[in-house]
Amino acid sequence: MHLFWRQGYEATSMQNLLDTMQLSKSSLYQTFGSKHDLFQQCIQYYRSMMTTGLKQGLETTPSARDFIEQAFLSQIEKAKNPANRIGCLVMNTASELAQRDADIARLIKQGTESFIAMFHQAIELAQQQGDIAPTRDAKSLAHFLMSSMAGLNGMVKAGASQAVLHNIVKEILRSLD
Amino acid sequence: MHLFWRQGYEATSMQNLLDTMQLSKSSLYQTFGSKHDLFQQCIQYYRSMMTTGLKQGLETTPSARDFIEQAFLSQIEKAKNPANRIGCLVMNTASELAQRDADIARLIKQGTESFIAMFHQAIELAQQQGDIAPTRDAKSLAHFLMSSMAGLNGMVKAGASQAVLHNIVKEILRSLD
DNA sequence: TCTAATATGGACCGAACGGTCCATTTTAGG
DNA sequence: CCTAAAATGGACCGTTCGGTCCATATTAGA
Repeated sequence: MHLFWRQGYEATSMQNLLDTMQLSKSSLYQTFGSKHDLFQQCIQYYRSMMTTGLKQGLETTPSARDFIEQAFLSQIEKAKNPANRIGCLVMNTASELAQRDADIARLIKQGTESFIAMFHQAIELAQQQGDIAPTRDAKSLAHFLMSSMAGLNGMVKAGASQAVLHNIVKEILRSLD
Repeated sequence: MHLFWRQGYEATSMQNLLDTMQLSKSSLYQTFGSKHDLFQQCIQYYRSMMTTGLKQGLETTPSARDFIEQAFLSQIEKAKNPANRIGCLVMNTASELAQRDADIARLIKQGTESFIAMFHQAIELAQQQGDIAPTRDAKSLAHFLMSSMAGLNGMVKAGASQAVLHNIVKEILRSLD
């Protein structure tokens, strides 16, 4: 999964996978079917990994708004290490494959909807906690935050400086006021 | 350029390029050097094409804020046609290659900086015209709009519905208030 | 018209691609 | 211990990859 995440689908060769997984070719094909099948399983695993992680984070953070802010600020922190400038597997794949692979497109759709649902939940919670105005449309804000996170990850990959990233997050979080 | 734009670098084969350009292999190599060289020239051409187009648009639009709003709204309109869901060549390339190709990374950096400069100019103009509060940090807003545009393009590629895209743009434009 | 430079088609290159197959080894249940 | 099932290494497959090379065809200047 990390190989696909870092390098993308096409740029990751079977040999690359075999070396990293320390598996023989026959084992990999017998266990996962094909490169394409394996990739799909990686995306599903990534999605479940992220959603359970985020769900836990949201439950353990007292303030839902803090949780949202932390989600963005942690991206900046992560980006300090070049090895972590790998974006999001779902959005990376959307960029690379979604327009020419219907199976992948379906998984991407599920992935983004899961993430949007997490944001939505956090926003509604923050509204209950009085940290986001109840007049704001939670659905609309959730879509916006999803897009903003995608954009932020894109800027990280494009090599934006820490100063630029901080500006971006500052303006994103400002729009929650 | 459109092939690379639509399919990405790796997914575009030399044969693919030869067929589309209606050129023989020897001609292409003699004229453009290599696939990698050709790709770099495409990125530079894309950048100059976009910046001159945007510059013209900004000069001919009476309200700079309208120009900015139109830039985002036109993305939604374009996304109605699946054939146009190809994002931005610069950001696509940032996602695919920037982390493992220093030459490309440099071009990407130049590209994003050009786009940010366009946004910056538009914002300052809108501030002069009284359509954006002069208290807002133009640089910061420009970085935010660049990231927002990248995110919006990402969501388009991920297959977001028109309703979702409208929500996103609504919130982006709201943050100019 | 002759000639020198340029453009072109196509054969060819080694390497890497994803994928299949089978003989052998390892594992586990009775 | 025996046997059946599962895991494994590695040879092998056809195809495609980006790139080179050269003989031929086309062009343009003198």
